[in-house]
Amino acid sequence: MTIHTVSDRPLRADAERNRVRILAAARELFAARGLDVSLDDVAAQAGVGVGTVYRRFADKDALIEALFEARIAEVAGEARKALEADDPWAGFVAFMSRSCALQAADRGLKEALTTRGRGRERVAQARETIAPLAIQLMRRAQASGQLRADLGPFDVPLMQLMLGSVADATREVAPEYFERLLTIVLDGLAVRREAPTPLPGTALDPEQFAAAMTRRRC
Amino acid sequence: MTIHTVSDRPLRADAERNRVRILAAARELFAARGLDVSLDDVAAQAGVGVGTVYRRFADKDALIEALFEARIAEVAGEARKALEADDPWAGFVAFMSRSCALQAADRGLKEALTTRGRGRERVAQARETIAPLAIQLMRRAQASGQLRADLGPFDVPLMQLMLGSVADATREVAPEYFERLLTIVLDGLAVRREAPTPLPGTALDPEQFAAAMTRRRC
DNA sequence: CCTAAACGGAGGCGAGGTCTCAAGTTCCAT
DNA sequence: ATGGAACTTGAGACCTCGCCTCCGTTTAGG
Repeated sequence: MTIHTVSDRPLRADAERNRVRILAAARELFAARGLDVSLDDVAAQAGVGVGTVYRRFADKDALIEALFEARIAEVAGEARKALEADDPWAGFVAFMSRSCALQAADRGLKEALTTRGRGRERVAQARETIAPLAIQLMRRAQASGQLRADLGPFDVPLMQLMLGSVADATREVAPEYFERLLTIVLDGLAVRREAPTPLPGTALDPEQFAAAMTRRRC
Repeated sequence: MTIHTVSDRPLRADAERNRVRILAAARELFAARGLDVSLDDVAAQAGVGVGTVYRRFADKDALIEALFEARIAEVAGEARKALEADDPWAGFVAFMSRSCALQAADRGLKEALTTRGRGRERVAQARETIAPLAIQLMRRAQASGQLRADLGPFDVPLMQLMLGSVADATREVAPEYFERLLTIVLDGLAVRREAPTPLPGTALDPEQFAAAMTRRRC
């Protein structure tokens, strides 16, 4: 039951090769099917026995943490980059857009960001570094008179939750669909605008719609 | 294993009393905790043995159908009522608002509307009567020049899914919160508007926010 | 070539649900 | 009042499904 965390001495060559395979398999499966995939599935995808997975990672949470801590830091990075934009509104829009895109591309990331339970500790902590940055982005855009002033700090994460759920439903069928609804939301957030911003992409066709609604689990 | 559907001859007095109790208990539990509550829980809440539940309803799906067919028809009713409004935009807004409110008040209804699997057949069918009505509402509001013209037919149900997920997260903590985000979305849908519509209600406070994010399951 | 390290995957375990059944109880038509 | 059909019960059979362990076997590499 000895788990070799980082600095324990280099792994044997085959062990290291398998560790990498496991991580890759987990990344792929979590992205496509969410954090609920079983470790048996991950092991199978990695071409390895379950036992091998448990030799490397104490339990499922440890594996999730190993994968998503960095991934969530990436979202935080997007926020910091957005704070450097010259135009506060453009920065805010960029952050909303990028963070939704990341969620649309990776179901596991979406779940790590919006639900508790799975992938505890470090991920939760990392996630909480995003909040202050998002709030700062919001305040800046409000101060410049471009973002509606009555928006509160906690409205932002809920908008992300909301758009994330659309991204979730349409990910497999039309991965960029969420941008349409994001455009609508942003138009609703702008203080002043003449005509509606044209919706990007195309609406779903009947089959895509049916597929999006059918494939949902939760 | 004989299941007495409607016209089988009146139930015995005690049996009828229990049937009503079961339905009431199921309604309450589904509304509060979603369609995943176990029938054991429903039976307990009804003050009845599980066996009694299975005497009345072939299986869980039958119970769900019995409850939600009517409930979904109610949503369709709101759509029809909205079609009679003089102002097309007002009608569209009313429908969006009412249907979100119903979803916010009843988690089971939200699940019946937005996911497949549980509560199959008749519910799915009933749901599909809503779509054409929603589309009609949309077309009418577009024709009057008040709703953005580039909205497609299937954008509407996805907006409902999206707002429903917020309603879901905040239901227990601030049941009317979703109206804020609905207001934003509607502002984004309007062709012309001067200032942003003031957001109704209040933003979440930190505890409410934490609770909303923590309690999520899916 | 020898040994510590790593591997595999059947299966133990527990949670959590659906549904059944045999034994006891209640209603109500006669 | 009474006989018997209808009804009730809830323990538990049974299933699914995921996490994780265990130990006989294989393998890297000094």
